Amino acid sequence: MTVSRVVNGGANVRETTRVAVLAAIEKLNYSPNSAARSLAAGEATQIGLLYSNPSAAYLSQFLIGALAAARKAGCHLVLESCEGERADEQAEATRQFVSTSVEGVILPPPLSEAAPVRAELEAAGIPWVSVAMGLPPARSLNVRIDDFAAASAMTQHLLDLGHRKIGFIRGNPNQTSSAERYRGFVAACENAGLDIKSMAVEQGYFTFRSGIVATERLLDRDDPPTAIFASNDDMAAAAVGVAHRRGLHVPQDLSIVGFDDTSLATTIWPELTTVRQPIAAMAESALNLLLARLRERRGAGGGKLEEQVLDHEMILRESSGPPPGAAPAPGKTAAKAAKRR
Amino acid sequence: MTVSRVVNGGANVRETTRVAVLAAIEKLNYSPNSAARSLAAGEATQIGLLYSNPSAAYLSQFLIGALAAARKAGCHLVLESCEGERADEQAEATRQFVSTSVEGVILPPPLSEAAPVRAELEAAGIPWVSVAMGLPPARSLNVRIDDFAAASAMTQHLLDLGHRKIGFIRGNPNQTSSAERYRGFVAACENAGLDIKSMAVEQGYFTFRSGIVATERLLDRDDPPTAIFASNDDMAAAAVGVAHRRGLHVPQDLSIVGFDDTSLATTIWPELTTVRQPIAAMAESALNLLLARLRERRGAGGGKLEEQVLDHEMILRESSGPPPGAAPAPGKTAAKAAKRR
DNA sequence: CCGTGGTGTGTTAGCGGTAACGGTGGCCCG
DNA sequence: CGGGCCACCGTTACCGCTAACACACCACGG
Repeated sequence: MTVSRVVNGGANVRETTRVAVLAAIEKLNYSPNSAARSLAAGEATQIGLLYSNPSAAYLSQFLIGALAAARKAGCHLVLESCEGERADEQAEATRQFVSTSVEGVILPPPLSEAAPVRAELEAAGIPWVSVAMGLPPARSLNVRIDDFAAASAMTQHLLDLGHRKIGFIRGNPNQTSSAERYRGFVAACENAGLDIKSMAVEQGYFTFRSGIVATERLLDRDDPPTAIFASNDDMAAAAVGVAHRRGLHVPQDLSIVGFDDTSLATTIWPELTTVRQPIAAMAESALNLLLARLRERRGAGGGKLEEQVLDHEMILRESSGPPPGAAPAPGKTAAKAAKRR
Repeated sequence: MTVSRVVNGGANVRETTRVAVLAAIEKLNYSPNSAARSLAAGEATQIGLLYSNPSAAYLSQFLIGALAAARKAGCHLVLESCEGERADEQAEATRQFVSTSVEGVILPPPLSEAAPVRAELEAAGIPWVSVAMGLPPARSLNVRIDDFAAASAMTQHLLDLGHRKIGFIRGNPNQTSSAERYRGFVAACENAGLDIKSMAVEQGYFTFRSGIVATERLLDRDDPPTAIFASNDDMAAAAVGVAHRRGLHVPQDLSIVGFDDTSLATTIWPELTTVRQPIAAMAESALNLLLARLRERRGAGGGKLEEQVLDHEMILRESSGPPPGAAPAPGKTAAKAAKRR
């Protein structure tokens, strides 16, 4: 029992015994049996994770983070895919969870905003945590980054390089993060005294395909932009492809930046300047938030942490540079500041 | 107890009681508590999964499969990444597992062939299962597809389309699957009465970058190939990129096919004709094989299944077509047979 | 008629932890 | 100086399941 108290950081253990126990643990190479623990404690053992077809890179990072947290907590992750866009498909996939008695559900994007899913969970009384929503509703469990600030910083980066005409490719309109990123872009432009009307904005849907179409439109304009800021890496990669097909060099003729820092960003050439989301950490946070809520529900009370905003990071790589005909050597020299990877 | 027997398919239960129990289970919406189960059965609870930087798409699929199997078996997956190529880094990462007392380890490629890892596990007496080796050593636990047959079939597809000069980009030479795929390519060519010397072969390393270099070399030849068979999708995607930069249309001017069917294959444009590996199923098989081995070790005896070869599948998409100047309408018409996705 | 050997089912004793409660001492207070 | 309170640690009784065994029952052969 005392060992249990030490391991779980329980109160009322003398310092001397505590170190003695820890020493013994070390010597015996003891590690607690998670099965026994969760059996005895009657804790949540099944946590659902409903995923839709996000980028594979996103999903793998997310799973890594969620798995690490799940193992620490001794609970199992139950995966369920929900590829469908239709409300009934989403509801059906969610019901799957309800029937297999998962005790809480994690919703990575884009499902974090899927109304049918949330309605179904609400009805079943199963708590959930949304991940990476741009603008989560109040009093909901959620983990995210500051999309507004991130998009704003990225725009500032392009402005600092000397770009004045920037093309922006928006994300899927039914995800609030799209709107937040756009808001960040607009704010940075206006902050620099530029009229948003002088910028080129096209609608995209976070897919590679939509990125192709949007980029074609941007480059077909009479006064094409010297830089393109796509709302995610897939669309940025598409933009690079289109640029190449048109014989434009990136970044000499056209700068292209993305968002998310998925593996696609470093797979293509040139590697993308982008914003990194700490995906694995977000997944861990999400699971912990959910477990805390479940504990609280079970009567333990405890802190009422509901929202967690993690830090993003600007990742400067080779796809962004000064606009053509800019001051110094027109090419690879400038803006090699910050973190290059 | 009788319930336990029914649930676990135990022997010596009368048929009438069996259905009665099942009915009760259904009515009560009962589901066994996996924590209690693994506690009582004293089964393996921690299975390691040592991954290196495979394509993110591969990893996510793999994790999905492994997780599903792990949950069914009631065991936890312990992830550990091992990005390093150096022997000591790999040994170190492996020792991490030994110290945290995982009971078995799953090795997806390319770590399935990493000698330091295997040596370390051997020394610690921890069983492991290799996934997707091309030519696994005898008496080792492994799950794979028939790389030889798959590569051979893909080559045949190109030959059937009319290609006579095919460029082949080999995979990383320290993975046996590279050699097997190459062997399959050679066999199909020779089988068609073509001299392998008339084909163009370049060395690649399964990376996008290496694919660019290899493709440049192939296309710089005096007599460039009309089709390129890359040993994985990343290199095929690179080939598509190079082709586009050179103003070549895929597949009208150049057919390009890959291997693996990772998400990259459908992300880029045109979508890649490739060979699908049932990644999730392979992960499931791997875990089950490992658990069977552990049970057997624990004295239960049982079947001695050691190797499992799963089916691959040819996926025909838009990146392959007849060579330029071929018989019918030079382009999209031919070879729309088989499964198009 | 009684062993003997199945076949089906119930009993017992854990698996390795933790909640809840029961003891100890020591300290302070009345 | 006795009682109350607290800090500290040990006991007990489970958590939900399964291995191992005990038991009833039947068929069969000698």
